[in-house]
Amino acid sequence: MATIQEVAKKAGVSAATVSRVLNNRTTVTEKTRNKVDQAIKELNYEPSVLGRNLRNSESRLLLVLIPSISNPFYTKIINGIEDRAIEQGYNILLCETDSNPKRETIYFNLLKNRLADGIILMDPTVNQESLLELASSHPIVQCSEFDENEIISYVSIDNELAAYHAVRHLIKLGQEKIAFINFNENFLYARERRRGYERALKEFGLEIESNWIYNTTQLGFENGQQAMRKLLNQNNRPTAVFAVSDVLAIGALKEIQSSGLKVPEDIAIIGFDKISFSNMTHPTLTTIAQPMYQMGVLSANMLIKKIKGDQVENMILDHELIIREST
Amino acid sequence: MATIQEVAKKAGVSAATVSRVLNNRTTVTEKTRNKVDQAIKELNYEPSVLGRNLRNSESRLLLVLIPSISNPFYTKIINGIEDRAIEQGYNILLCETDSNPKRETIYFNLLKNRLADGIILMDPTVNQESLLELASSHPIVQCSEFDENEIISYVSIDNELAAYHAVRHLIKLGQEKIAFINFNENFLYARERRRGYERALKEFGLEIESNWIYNTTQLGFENGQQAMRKLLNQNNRPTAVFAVSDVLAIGALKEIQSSGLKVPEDIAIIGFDKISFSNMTHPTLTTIAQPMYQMGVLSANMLIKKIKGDQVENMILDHELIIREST
DNA sequence: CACCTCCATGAAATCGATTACATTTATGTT
DNA sequence: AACATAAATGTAATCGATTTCATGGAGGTG
Repeated sequence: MATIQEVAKKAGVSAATVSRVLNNRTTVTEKTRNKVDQAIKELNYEPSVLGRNLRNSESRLLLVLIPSISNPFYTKIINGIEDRAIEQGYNILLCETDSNPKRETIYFNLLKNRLADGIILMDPTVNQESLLELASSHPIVQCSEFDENEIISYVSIDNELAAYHAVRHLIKLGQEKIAFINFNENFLYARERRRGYERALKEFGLEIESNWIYNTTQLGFENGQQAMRKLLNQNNRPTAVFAVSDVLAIGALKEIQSSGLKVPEDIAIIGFDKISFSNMTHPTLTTIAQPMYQMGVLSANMLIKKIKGDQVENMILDHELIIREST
Repeated sequence: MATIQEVAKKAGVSAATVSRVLNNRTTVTEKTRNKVDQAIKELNYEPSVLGRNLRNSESRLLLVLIPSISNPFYTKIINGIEDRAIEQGYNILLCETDSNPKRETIYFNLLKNRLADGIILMDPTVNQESLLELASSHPIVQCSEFDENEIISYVSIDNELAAYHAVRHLIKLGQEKIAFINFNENFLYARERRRGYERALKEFGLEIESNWIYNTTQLGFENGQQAMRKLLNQNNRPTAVFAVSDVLAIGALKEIQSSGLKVPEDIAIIGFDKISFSNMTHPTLTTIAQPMYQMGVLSANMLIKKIKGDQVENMILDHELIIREST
């Protein structure tokens, strides 16, 4: 890798002039500019982000923290973030945290160290304290998950209302025995959706049956299968299931079919997220759609604004009930 | 963010001594070390990766370049890479290239600029020339995809043989009209698997029917559906399908069922990759399993060795035929 | 032609850390 | 006590780029 010094030497100018050419400063003669451009080409020179940042503290890199890349829910959000970021001259780096505080800290430090200009966080933070400290001095935006005391800017949906709509849909179809497959309640969305589930039941005068609520520890298909197996083994079986994620819903669907029951005739299912696979199952899955791509775009927008020092406002986007064959 | 100078001042020592404490040099008194540690804690100091790298050219960061995060094939590989990298004190950053040369260049430059110590590449490189140049001076390992003239180290499987096994499996079940849904042949694996498909047909005396070979432009479920629709609309319909990816196979499966046909009775299907979804379909999907996690682990191993200057050898891993309900 | 202004360019400081080398301090030996 | 030696610490150069300030030269004006 050539350095700015070598380019300067080759072009017969000083490093300062090369830097001016690189940054399109106006005060460079056409002639000098050409000499420098020539030298840059010949040496195949690329400026070092390291040297540049050290001086300027700007890297034009954004970090996107997600708990797990295997969850298809995040892919569209990330597409939205990427499209917008690239449009604005930023690049993104994906960081999988596995919801592990140590990994999270490492990525937080990359921001502190100015290796990145900002973070979009989709993890329910494990270390609340260090997050708040970081957010007080660095640009951070939360997407989907957020801090309930609203210190950090966020883009999300109304999870409680969305869950309420999902369950109301089942109730209006005549369902009265509705189970709920939820995920780890460390996630804000899990807590909120549970509230929505309970609110709908109460509002329509249905009992909340704790045996019908099952929290999985992970978000794999197998976890949905396991949950459903537990529900099917009960004496008083539910006749409908609301799963907090399509992945869990699809696992549940598979389990129901394996046990010889029919969906939606014997048991109706509704999922959440509208992942692309939810349209490939047989029957296709009724679900709640989040505007994932848009959430990504808006998060990126918000973060870039913050980096530039502008004020931003939190956003709650609309969801949509997608009725398909499973209910 | 505190700097090393401020810590030094607070502790009443020089920056050099602080640096020695940070890097566990032996030549520091217990007493001084304590003073420094104390100062570090009080100021909440974290060393800047920027300053450090500029001097040392070491960041302990690895870049992983993938074409698209939405392809579940990559998730397990990435898990393998991550586990091994973390074990060795490295962190990884995921870069989605979208197979876009510009994006690729940006990430290549991060390596040139020493923001990262090495790259694991899973994209069929768009800009061959710049890749080879980069590889001549920086640690790069290719995983799954690789350069056929073997200049760059790689970890992969024998795609031709795997495809041959898949098709042979169908033939042995009595199938004679076998279609092939392939992906963009920019990908080496697509070219190799096609060769395997053709070799199997020839070997068992079956004609290669060009109407039965369909190349998709993307790797979504919809693309599998489209391809299958085309195949079903022909006068001389195939009775079996080999899809180069489970995602395409699942799309094809859905399309067959929508048209009222039965799998495997009317049309048998075999996929490739053994993604977790492939066990959730009805019927479950016969497929070829790649040792994805292990590929990740070995790639990470190989890259770290390269970074340390060790010699490495290319690796071809074994695949496995997973027979399930769809054949 | 003398003087002033303005523009292009260079010299040197700077960012935050590491490290070779120099210097000081402590320890041991006779 | 005097000296040799080893250990601890400080000084200053360094990495690669940017930027402030200084400088030299071109061009304009009276």
